[in-house]
Amino acid sequence: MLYRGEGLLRPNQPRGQQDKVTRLKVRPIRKSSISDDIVQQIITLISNGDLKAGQRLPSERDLCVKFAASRSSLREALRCLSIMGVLSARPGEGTSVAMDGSKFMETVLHWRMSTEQHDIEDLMEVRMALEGVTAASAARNAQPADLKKLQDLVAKMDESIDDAKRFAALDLEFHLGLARASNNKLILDLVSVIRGQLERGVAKVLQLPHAMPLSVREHKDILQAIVDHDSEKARAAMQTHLNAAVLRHRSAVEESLRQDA
Amino acid sequence: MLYRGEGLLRPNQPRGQQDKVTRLKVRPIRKSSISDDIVQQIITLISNGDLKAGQRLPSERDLCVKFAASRSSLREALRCLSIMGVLSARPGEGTSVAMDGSKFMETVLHWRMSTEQHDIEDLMEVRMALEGVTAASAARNAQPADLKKLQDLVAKMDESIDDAKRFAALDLEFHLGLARASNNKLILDLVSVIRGQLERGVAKVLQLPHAMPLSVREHKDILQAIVDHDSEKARAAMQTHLNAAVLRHRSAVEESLRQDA
DNA sequence: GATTGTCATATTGTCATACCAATGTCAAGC
DNA sequence: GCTTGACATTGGTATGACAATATGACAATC
Repeated sequence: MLYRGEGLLRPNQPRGQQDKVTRLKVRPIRKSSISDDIVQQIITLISNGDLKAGQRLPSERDLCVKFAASRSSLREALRCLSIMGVLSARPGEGTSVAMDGSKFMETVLHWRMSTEQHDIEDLMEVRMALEGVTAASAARNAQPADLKKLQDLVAKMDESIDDAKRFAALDLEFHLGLARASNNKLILDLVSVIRGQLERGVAKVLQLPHAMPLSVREHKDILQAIVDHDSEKARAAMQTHLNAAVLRHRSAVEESLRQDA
Repeated sequence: MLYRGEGLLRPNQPRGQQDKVTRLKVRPIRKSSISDDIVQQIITLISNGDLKAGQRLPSERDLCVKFAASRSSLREALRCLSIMGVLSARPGEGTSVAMDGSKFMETVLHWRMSTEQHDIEDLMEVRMALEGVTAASAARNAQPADLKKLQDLVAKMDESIDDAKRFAALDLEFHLGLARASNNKLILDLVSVIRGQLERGVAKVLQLPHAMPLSVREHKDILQAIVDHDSEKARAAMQTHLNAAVLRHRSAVEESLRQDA
């Protein structure tokens, strides 16, 4: 990637020559860096099963020899994989393939949402789509033990309408519980990360009068639909709940704007 | 991350001492690595808007001074961000914030799929949820120009039922077009990335007899609902389409199993 | 006058080396 | 037996050097 495609075509060149060059259809030179290459190789090894979760890699000094690269370049690759949560490294202990791949997705979505400004309403829209699925799925598959746990959570929420922090924690547990029950790890990843991004807003919304009692009511509706094994009703109840949450969020924003003015 | 919390409590220590230590309530030392820290800082800078897309960063030597870190540590951070596609670095030119954030999600999901086996059906479930939203949204908001484009695409698909590769490209454009029209960047990200992961499978499925004609039929149904501005029907048609695609995929898998046997 | 070659300079990419810090091992000592 | 401490191994950090690449200025060439 040392030359850019655009480099061949200067915008101020006369039209005729530009077309000539365009017709040549040369492909830009791309030279991947060593660390890039090492990263790809390691990913491939994991993908092939040559490296399994928890397995230890050779020491950095040994890997230098195997890859025929300097320790700097090798480390840039390993550090990248460590930071992203694919590998896990400790002094004295060595480097190994991370056991929990979800940390990776977490990091990634966190970055993505940080570097790209995603609207809160965008996030909520995705939540509505995904959690509609989790609620419906729970209504179809929930076992008595699952139902008991959800009922406990809602009961505790009912007791916590004077403790916003505790309420938020219970609310989170409720939604993640449903996502977990969906048996779809990608959904669980996405829901938990999006929820993490919304965390600050949640606390603010709960400050609104009646927010928590209303929220309890909505959660009870979702739960009832799940108990009744009515998946369509569960989906609808979840979407009603999240929709109401969006509206509450708007009110909270307006409220804080009024206070600023 | 040089100390682990567990390090204070050895599992083979006698019970009494364990309790003593537990009562001490010391907080575990957490020392994040320098490169980790730098990465976080840069992400935050981008998040805050202090660093905008395309903007150049100071040179590595300058950054060393600002961060008060060695070039090794700094480079490990920059390299990580480069490999992930957040930054873009060239010798002689410098390092800048990447213009195209989508490369990032691409890399990431590629890794994720490589290191963790995600069920194709999990991906399709998420697609159904998200693309249900995009179809409904398109039915509500599509302008005449958008409709024309979608109609063109479906028409071309109809002409390409003997060219699986072209067909797949048109199909992709159709779905991404809807996602783009949803005006929800997160949905666009997720849909395009998931679709990218499914790409191989798509080609295989289209080899099945009648797969492409059926697919055209389903796309026409979606399009018709959008033209009619019937969002519920559009959502249903999209889900029917993706559901059918899942079933076709299963057939394709069974087919290839039969051939192996 | 336009193209081409050359050089100085700034920058990232790579390498080698040294030292620090955390951990595991194991023998010595109580 | 348990602790203690020396030692080796390993990842983490720092530094200096050189190579490879991009850019602009300027001379050389046609």
